[in-house]
Amino acid sequence: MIERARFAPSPTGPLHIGGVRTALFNYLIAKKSGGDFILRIEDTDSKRTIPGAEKHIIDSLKWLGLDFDEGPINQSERQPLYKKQINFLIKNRLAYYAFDTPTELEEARKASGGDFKYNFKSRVEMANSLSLTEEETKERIKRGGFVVRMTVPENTTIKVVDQVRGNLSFNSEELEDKIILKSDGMPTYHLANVVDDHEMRITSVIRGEEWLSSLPLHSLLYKHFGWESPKFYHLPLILKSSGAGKLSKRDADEQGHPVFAVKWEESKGFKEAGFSSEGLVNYLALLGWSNSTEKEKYSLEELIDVFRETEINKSGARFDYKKALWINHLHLKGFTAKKLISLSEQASSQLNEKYSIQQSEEIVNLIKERLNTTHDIDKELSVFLRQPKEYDSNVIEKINREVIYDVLNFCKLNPALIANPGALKESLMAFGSKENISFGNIMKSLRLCLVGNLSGPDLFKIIQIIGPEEALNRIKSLTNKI
RNA sequence: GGCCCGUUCGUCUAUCGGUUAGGACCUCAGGUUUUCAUCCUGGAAAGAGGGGUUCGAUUCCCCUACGGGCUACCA
Repeated sequence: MIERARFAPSPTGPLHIGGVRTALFNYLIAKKSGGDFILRIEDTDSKRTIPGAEKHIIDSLKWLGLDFDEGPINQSERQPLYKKQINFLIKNRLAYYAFDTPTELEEARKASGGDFKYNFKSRVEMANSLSLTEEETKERIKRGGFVVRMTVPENTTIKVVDQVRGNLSFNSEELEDKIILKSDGMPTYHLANVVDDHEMRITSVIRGEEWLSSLPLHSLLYKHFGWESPKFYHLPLILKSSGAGKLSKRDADEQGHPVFAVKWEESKGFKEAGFSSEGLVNYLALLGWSNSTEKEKYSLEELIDVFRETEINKSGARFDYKKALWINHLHLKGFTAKKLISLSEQASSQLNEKYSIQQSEEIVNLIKERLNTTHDIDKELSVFLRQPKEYDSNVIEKINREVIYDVLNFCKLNPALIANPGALKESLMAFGSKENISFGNIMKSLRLCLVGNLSGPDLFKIIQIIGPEEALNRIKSLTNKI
C-alpha cells in the first residue's frame, strides 16, 4: 500500500528532537511504501504561534534530509474548509453551539470538585444549543462569542486501534464534548487534524504518544463524518537522560546537550554541536525502533529499506548523549575526506592555503577515526597547520626537561635526518640507547614538541606532511623555550 | 484523583513458551600502538513483586508496585 504520511507540528516553538523523531518515522513509512511525505503546519492558535518557528521547522527538516513532497500547508489558511465541516456536524446534531463563558466553566469545575466533564450528563445544564430554545440559540449566536462542541454519545465503548499498541477501548463517559471551534473562529486541533487528514488523503497518522488519549475523540469524529479512519501510530516518548519525564530544553541544558536539530536563537542545535545529520537521524531512529539484527549504523536510505512499522517500540526511551556521540563517530569515520573537509568550519580554507587537494585529503584520512564531532576536525587538523601554541606542562615534568632538551638538541644538530623518517627513527633509537633514554620518552619528547601534547596520529607521518623545515622550526622553538 | 499506555543489564534494546537471556553505549581488565584515539580480546551487569495457565514461563492472563501520558476556547 502506498502511504501518505504527514508531519504536523505546531509552530509554538522551535522543533525539538522529539518532533524530529516523529518527522523521521513519518518520512520512513511514507518513503518505504513509495508514497509522499507532507508537511502541515498546525497554526490554529495565533496567540501561541512564535515568529520564526515555522522556518526553524523547515530548516531542521532540510538539514536532516527529510524532504517533504507537499507543503508546508498552513491550517490557518483553511478556515472555510473547517467551517463547512462543522456546519455539517451541527446540522446532524453531532456538534452544537455552546455559550458558556470561561468563568462559568471555571465555576462548574470548582463546584464539582475538579472532575467536571462537559458531556451528555452536564450539557443539559449548560448554555448550549441543545439545552436552549431555538430562539434563544439564534439570539446568542447573533451576539457572538460562542464555541462549537462535538457531541460525544453516552455510555458507549469506543474501540480504537493503534498500530503500535493494538486494540484499545475507552468508555465515552470518560470523554468530554470537546470544543472543536473556538470563539475566535479557529478550529481546535481535534477538528482541524481530522478534517485535514481526511482531506489530504493521509493513510497513516504517526504522532507522539501524548495524543493517544485523544484518539477516541478523533475516532469519533471520523465516525461522525462517515469517513474511513487512517491507521494510527503513537510513538513512545523520548525521556530525559536522567530523572523523570519527557525530554525538555531545560533538561538538555542541564545535561549539556542540544535538543534542537539546528540552532534556535542562542541555543546550539546538534548541527552546531558537531553532529552530522546522518548521525542524528541514525541515533533517533534507534530511539523508538529496533530490529533483531545487530547492525546499528544506518544511513537514511538504509533505514527506508529496513524499517518496519511492526518494529516500533512501545515504551519511552531515555536520551543518551554518549551513545548519540558514538553513532555520530561511526558516521564521521565513514565519510570521505572531501565530505569531512566540507563539514568543518576552518579546515577547507586553512588546508587550502598550505596543501594541495590531494595532500589535504591524505591528512584528513589520517584523523578520520579520531572524530566524535565535526569540531574535532579542526582540533585534529591544527597540528598540520600551525606550531603548538602551548605545551602540556604535566608532560614536560613527567618526561623531564633535560631529557626533552637533549632529544630535541640531537634532532636540531642533525637536520638532515628529519627529512628521512626511516633514518630518523634508527638514529633516535641509537641515540636513546647511548644516552640511556627510553625510546618511548624520545618519541614523547618529539611529539610534545611538534604537537604540544601527547595525542595525534603517527608522528613520522606528521613530520612527513608538515615537512622537515617546519619540523625543525618547531624543534628550535621548543629548545629555546625549555 | 480519574482515564489510558508502559515495565529485560546503569542506558538503548534482542528474544514471537523450552536460550549458558544475545548485542550496543557506559564501565573495568588486558592486548595492539612511539603517545592519545581508533581497533582487538575478555570481565562485571537484567527479566519490578505476587498469583495463576502450562510438563515448562522473560514470553500468555490477573493483581500490586513503579514509570509515563492525558485530564484547556494549547497543540
